[in-house]
Amino acid sequence: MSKKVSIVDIANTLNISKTTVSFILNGRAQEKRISEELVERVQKLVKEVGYKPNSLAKSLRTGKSNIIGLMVEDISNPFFASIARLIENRAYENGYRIIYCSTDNDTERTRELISMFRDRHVDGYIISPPEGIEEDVKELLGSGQPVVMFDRYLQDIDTDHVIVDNAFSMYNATQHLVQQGYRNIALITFSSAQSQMMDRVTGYKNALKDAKLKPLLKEIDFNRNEALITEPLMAFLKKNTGIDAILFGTDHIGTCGLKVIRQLGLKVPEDVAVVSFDDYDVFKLHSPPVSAIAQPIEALADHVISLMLKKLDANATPTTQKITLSTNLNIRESSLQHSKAVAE
Amino acid sequence: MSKKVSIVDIANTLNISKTTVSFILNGRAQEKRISEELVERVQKLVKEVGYKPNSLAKSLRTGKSNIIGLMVEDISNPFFASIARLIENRAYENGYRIIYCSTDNDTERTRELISMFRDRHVDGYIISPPEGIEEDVKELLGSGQPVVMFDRYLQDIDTDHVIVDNAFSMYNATQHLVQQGYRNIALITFSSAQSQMMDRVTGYKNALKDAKLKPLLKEIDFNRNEALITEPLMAFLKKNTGIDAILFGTDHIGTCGLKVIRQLGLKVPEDVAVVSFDDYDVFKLHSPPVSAIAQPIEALADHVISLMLKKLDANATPTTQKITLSTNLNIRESSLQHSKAVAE
DNA sequence: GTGAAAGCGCTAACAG
DNA sequence: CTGTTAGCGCTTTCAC
Repeated sequence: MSKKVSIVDIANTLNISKTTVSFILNGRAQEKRISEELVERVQKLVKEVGYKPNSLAKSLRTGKSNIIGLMVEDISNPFFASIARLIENRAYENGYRIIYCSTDNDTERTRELISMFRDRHVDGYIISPPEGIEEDVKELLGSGQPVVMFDRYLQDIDTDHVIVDNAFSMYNATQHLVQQGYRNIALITFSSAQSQMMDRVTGYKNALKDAKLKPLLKEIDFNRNEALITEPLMAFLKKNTGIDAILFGTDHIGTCGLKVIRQLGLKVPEDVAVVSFDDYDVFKLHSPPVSAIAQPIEALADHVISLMLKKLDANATPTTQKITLSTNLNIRESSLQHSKAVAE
Repeated sequence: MSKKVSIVDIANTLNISKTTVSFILNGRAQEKRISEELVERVQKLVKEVGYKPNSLAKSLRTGKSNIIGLMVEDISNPFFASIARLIENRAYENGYRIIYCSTDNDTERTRELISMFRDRHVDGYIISPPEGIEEDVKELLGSGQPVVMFDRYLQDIDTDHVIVDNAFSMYNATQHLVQQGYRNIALITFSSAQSQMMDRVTGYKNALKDAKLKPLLKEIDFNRNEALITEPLMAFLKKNTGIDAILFGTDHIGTCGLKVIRQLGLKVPEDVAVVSFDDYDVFKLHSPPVSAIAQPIEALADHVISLMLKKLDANATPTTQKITLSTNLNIRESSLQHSKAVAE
């Protein structure tokens, strides 16, 4: 109805060839030594009729789309939502658009999504990969597609990635609890073979080993249904009454944990101290405020998109970079030793 | 490298024409009376070489993409993130993919995004529209594009939309505060000419008028930078010390509000009662738990995607539906009158 | 029953 | 400096 103007139309109206128009529109007028005057006439008409090149046809021809596919684990998770947002903005500023999707940590679905992105000729893939997706990523890499992973990485694959120092972060947080005098420190997290989770568990175990304390690890299956998280959590806490401090492996499980703690009527930190991975409003606003390991969200997003833009830049020398950022342990009342507790 | 197989390749390998292959692949073999045997040979080969039609070329030809564009105000906002997630899943189940983007309530950006979606030949548009986008939406509608709005709608445009009963919800929440004995009830919200905001303000004002109380409205400019929200908020609360109850217009402003209240050392609900629009973990976990107007997120998402699918179905009779859902006022301690306060 | 050929809108050799 | 032409990979009319 309105979107009918094509490059041919404007060429015809001006009685020139569409090639010329194409050159002008793609800024190659100088190079092709097209007369200033013609250039202006074309640009004027383009404005007038509101001509917009059909990017689908363009992509079909060039193989480029200026679109980057972003696959997060779950867009409704604050950590991923914030990162996605920042990446989207940075990409936008650089002339790229972002398409996001949630993988749900589902390998099959991720596979389909990758295939959809591929069909759509996205120029690059930013992925927080689920387990079991190695082969597909290898194939992507094999056909020269730019791939950047974040939050976690795949062991056997040599790709760019940006992650945080999960092991050290968790070591540090655990040590903090030890220093505050806690002795029965549990780690509650999602059962997962993903690198970030494994590293967090490792950090926790090492810290306890160094302190000559016994680890108490509870792994819960990931599920979108909150009740299926809170129930086992509740059972665990009821059973292990000796626990005096809990580390939560992610923001989501931390949130669920706080709900359970509240239901059980436990006092924080008097009955049980709490530290969670990831930091967000829920923890800051909680009473008492909850100590949390804050990931550097802005820096993460920045590095991810910079890496991608670099890979997308044909002139840049192809290298693969692995970036590890450090986190920040925000200590709040929830993990202070009771006797030393102070108002924030 | 691996994605090189085209319909021509498979036609050549089998020494038949690409037309035939196309027919078979699109399930028109019967109709075209192509021999069973040929059909099978083609399908076998397709499997073997892992041929996947290039959907870009397909879209270019057919104008269909099986992709729905979803534009939310801000994906990092829990309300929009949850809805996006639900819509994505429902679409996925129905063979559609979702591309999301954040508009940031920026008209110019939204315009670009719409244009990108259009270029990409998305089949439908789901939009939480910013102000000033009327013309663009009209144009979309004019060229027969399916559009469904949610969360708010544009006054002068007749499109399908699904919203909640903002005016009544806010009326109801205000009335609740009145009944609890509060007399100086402020509404703090984003300054916006969007329908949902205007309706919320209307509901608030009407309730106070009915109760013969004076409204106290504070509108804050929307900004992604949190400090630019908390500062004016802080100033407002410091100045108007008579306030005994506050309604917050959205989850985001509610969260900021709680931070400010905490900074000021005000007790909830003793010093000031609180009710917020939107309900999520921050409010549930807050001490005391914060009363909130919960939007029916699942139902919203369901209706939005159903409406869209119906519009996408060529056989369905074109109608425009306006759906208004009701909210749920979850009363918690933050808005109980001090003297009556009870543990939840 | 099957194939040739014309495009969808665009880019880029290659000629002039 | 500008135009001709050949595709990108697919669908679809129209002939055979």
